[in-house]
Amino acid sequence: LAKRLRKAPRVIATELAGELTAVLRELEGVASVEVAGAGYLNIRLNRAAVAREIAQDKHADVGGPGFRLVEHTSINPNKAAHIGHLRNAILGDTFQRLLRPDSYKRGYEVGVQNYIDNTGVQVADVIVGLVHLEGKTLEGTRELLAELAAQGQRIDFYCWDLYARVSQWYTADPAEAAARKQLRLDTLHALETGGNDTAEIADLISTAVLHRHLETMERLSIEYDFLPRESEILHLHFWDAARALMIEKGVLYEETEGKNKGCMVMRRAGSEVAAGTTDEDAKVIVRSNGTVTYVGKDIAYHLWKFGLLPGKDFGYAKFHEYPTHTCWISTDGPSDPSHPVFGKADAIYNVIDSRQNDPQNNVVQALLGMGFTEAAERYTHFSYEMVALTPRCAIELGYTISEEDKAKSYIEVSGRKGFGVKADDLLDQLIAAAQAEVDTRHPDLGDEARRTIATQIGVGALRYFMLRFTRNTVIAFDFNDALSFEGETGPYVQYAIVRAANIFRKADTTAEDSLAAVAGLDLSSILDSEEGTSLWETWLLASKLTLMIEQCIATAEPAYLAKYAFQLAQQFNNFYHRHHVLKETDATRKALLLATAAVAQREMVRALGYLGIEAPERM
RNA sequence: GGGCGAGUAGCUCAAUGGAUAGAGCAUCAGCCUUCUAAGCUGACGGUUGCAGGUUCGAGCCCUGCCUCGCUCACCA
Repeated sequence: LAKRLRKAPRVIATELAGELTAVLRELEGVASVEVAGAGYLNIRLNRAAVAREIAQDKHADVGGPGFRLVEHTSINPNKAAHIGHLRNAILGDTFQRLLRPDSYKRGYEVGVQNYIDNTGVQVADVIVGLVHLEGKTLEGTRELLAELAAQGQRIDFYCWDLYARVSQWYTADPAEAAARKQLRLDTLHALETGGNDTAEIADLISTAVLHRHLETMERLSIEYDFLPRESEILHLHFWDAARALMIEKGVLYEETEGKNKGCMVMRRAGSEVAAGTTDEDAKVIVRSNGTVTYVGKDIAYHLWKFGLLPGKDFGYAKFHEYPTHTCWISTDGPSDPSHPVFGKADAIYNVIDSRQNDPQNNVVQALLGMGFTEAAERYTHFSYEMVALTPRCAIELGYTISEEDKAKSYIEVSGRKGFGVKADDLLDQLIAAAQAEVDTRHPDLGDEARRTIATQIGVGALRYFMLRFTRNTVIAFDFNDALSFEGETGPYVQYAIVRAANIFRKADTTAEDSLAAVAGLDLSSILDSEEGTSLWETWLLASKLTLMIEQCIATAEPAYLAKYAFQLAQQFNNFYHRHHVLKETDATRKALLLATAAVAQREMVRALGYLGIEAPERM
């Protein structure tokens, strides 16, 4: 009705406003409704009545049935995770927290997967470096891994450097370039075929690096349910089933003429081909040498995700234990019969950066072409822009950059040049900065307690930083911004929560008791007054968390929740400054102030929980 | 050249077609004997890239133009 009111011509709008006013007046908690102009109604609520409901936590249900699947993009298990991976993992993890039924009665069943691209060129490059630059055999690789572990060195950091080194090595000597590129192709081929020393070395390395990735992400409270590997998609012949299905449905056909002669191709969306000519614009799915492209593998994988790939499933093995659940990995060996069901999703969110918009569209196109329109509709590319470095940040890190790059607002990171910021290094810096602050503020606390707080603050700063930007904003990374604990940051919200906790401790009460006390009080005289309006605004804002979550899910945009958490903290700090709770002498007034702090704190803690950020005991 | 995205305060970013375009940072001026200042208050800062159009109303929608980024392989 409100929408119609806005769109309607004036004469009708007046009638609609009357209609809407009548409806609103019937609602519980609505004190008065007045027409305030075209498209506006002034609604006054019965503040005391609504506040009681909020205190009793009668928030709306969100969500519904269904199995959602959030997939994080492939992190190639060939080197350390960097800030780009952090944005991906934090966005995906936060979104799946919103979908899960943890705090709300009706949530979604969610499975979080992380695709492991363990047969691609990136892994191949590291293996080339290991074998041809470092002279490692299979046995030598085992020794290397043992040696690094004994010295407390990290394999993913080792590979970070090696990968940059081998990338330069390919082209360093023009006379050798062709031979070295061939070496790379041979290695890639050996990985795809499997059953040889090269593939075994790659498996050792990528498994070791994968364990490190899970550890890095676990530092940020990010967990996975299943790790499907590309090697299994190949070895279990997912593609054969997909290929048969695509041919049957008529989306895949053999090209007999033109530049794609001898390939199996798929028509692109919107391309029109005149009769009797070849589709030069078609997407190649199977190369003329018979091997399948990435897009083909991706289509097969997504058919499996939706449970549309007949007769094919992964083998499953336990890979990593979290405190509350197991992370499984795919295997082409014997499958552990105790594995949960993965795939068969009703809806999919693919958390992949915006550079993959085109490839993602190919998958949707294939689904549509095969008549799986419902699957195509419930396939969401949760797209986000990359994390780049500011030129100043690049210089700080010791990289030499061109004059042209210096003029830009940001520079894309490059693993091939070893140009970027490692996730663990950044987190270490954040925690160290927080630790220094906590040490000076709380010398009385024990080492363990201070370390815990510093970690919570560091993680809070990092997760909030990655979430405060909307998805289609390129993050120009800068240490000054990321290391800040003031202003619009995670620690700002954490600090507001700690302040509230301090009130309850000093007042010798709890937030729960403060909220329960509201039931027996007459709050209307204070809340309805001019003076009570600022208090009321805190209550109103605090009651909007579920609305925010619904909006975040509908738009697939976690940034709104981050913004909300900050605004609520701002509102609370305002309240904190304006009303000195402990000095209040009037009993009713003090009870209301305590309850206001309690309701704000409750919702701030919840909001941060959804953002994957903990509230420290002290700060 | 095609596709996608962006252009808003000195900087980094917000803003369902709706009321006076908001935050943070930076700068300047204040506030710690207080529920710890990781905080609060105030000031400064805007022709929302340009030009038209639609609308009662446009940062947002439409058309054209300018600038920047990403992308467009039988790579992955």
